[in-house]
Amino acid sequence: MTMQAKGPTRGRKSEASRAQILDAAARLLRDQGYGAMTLRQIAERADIKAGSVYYHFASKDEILDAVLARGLHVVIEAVEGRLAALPAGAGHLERIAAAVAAHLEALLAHGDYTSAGIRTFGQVPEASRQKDERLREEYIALWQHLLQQAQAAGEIRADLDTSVLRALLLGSLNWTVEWYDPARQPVETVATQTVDILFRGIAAPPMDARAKPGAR
Amino acid sequence: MTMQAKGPTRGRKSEASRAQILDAAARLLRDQGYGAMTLRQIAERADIKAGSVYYHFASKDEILDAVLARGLHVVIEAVEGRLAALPAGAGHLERIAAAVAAHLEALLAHGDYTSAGIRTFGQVPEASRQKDERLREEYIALWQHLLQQAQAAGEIRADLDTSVLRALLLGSLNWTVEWYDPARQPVETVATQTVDILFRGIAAPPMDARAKPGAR
DNA sequence: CAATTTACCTAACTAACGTTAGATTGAAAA
DNA sequence: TTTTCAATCTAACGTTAGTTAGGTAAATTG
Repeated sequence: MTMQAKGPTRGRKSEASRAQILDAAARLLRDQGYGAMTLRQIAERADIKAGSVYYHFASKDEILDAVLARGLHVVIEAVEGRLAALPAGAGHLERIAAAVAAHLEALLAHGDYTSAGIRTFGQVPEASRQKDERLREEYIALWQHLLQQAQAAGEIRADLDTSVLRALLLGSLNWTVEWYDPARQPVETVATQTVDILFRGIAAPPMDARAKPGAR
Repeated sequence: MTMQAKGPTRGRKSEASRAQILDAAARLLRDQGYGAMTLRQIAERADIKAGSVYYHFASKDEILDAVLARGLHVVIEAVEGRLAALPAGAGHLERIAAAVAAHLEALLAHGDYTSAGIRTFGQVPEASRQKDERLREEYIALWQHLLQQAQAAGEIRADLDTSVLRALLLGSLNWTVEWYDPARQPVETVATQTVDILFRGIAAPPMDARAKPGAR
């Protein structure tokens, strides 16, 4: 009577299997897409038989939903956490730089889940897509505010359309899952260069501005 | 005897059906991914029966290859054509701007084919992926040269890693297929803004630089 | 120890897949 | 008119998909 009624008692073994199933599904989803990912493949990688998957999940779609939700959550929490940890007096550009770094780091650290979501969003059944649409919209709104406030404060140029800017920026960030190779450079380097290009642009400064060094 | 031996005579009807099959396949590939795209769906949209598809293509993979190749070709040819049409004395930044615009315009004008390739590259069978890998590599090399020469000429900053820059740039361009809405703004506007942000960055110029107007 | 429950397996079902062989149609060629 | 052939259909083949029902070993509970 000490234990409350909260459904079947799931032990540590179950959690481990569940994790293995999700890991396998995330990888397969990333590499093959939703339609080509089979429960038998998932089961094989999780070291169980296909039928046993249904002890942990009610359907293939439920596995999909879990993978997508985790890929989204991990990035959102990283960015929100990083922003919250910033000193109160942080400038707007500083906040944007922190958000870029956090987004990139979370994205590439949990590559299978995040890139599964990025690649297959748009190819997934309507029902699954709508499930975390609100979360996704909130995340987009977060970036939108970040940019708008920076613009209102005069820290980014007034002539930019922040909607287009946000889309371009998030695009270049999300696309890193397609080319980033941890053996070539640490994530931090990519983040630093991205912010640098984003803030200052790629064009070399004109001659007369180049003479005075160390403006920073 | 007036006709040479060159296999079965394919008429206009056949070409029309072939085009319908490819259009349907491109859209389905984009929306569902390779594994979920079925020949019966393709056939239905092309207004024929599933078995008849095999009169035009030997296999599902062959359809896939045709869609992917077309998506790639259309972009490459647009960019190379635009660059070739540039006056001989065009500056490096001017060349980059032209390439960005051409890439974006081709990408978004042939949305189904290009975004099918972008979304499903990496989820497609090895054999199909390798088929136009050389073309893809050549296209990447084109951009790499474009950026490197601009850097060598001193038109883009010397402290940038052109490999990372190229990846980030192509990422933000390719991602436009996920968010671009022709009802909101013309492609040219997006291209212009992308180039503007790319060259000058988003940060507002410092106060002392803002006084002198019309530096261009 | 007996009873229960967890976590899995086995074996099967139906549905749908890519693919194929053999008719069938309609228009052009002879 | 007869022949021919491009273009399609019909009907099926073997395979594999997601899913389910019923069984089982091991651990937990009483």
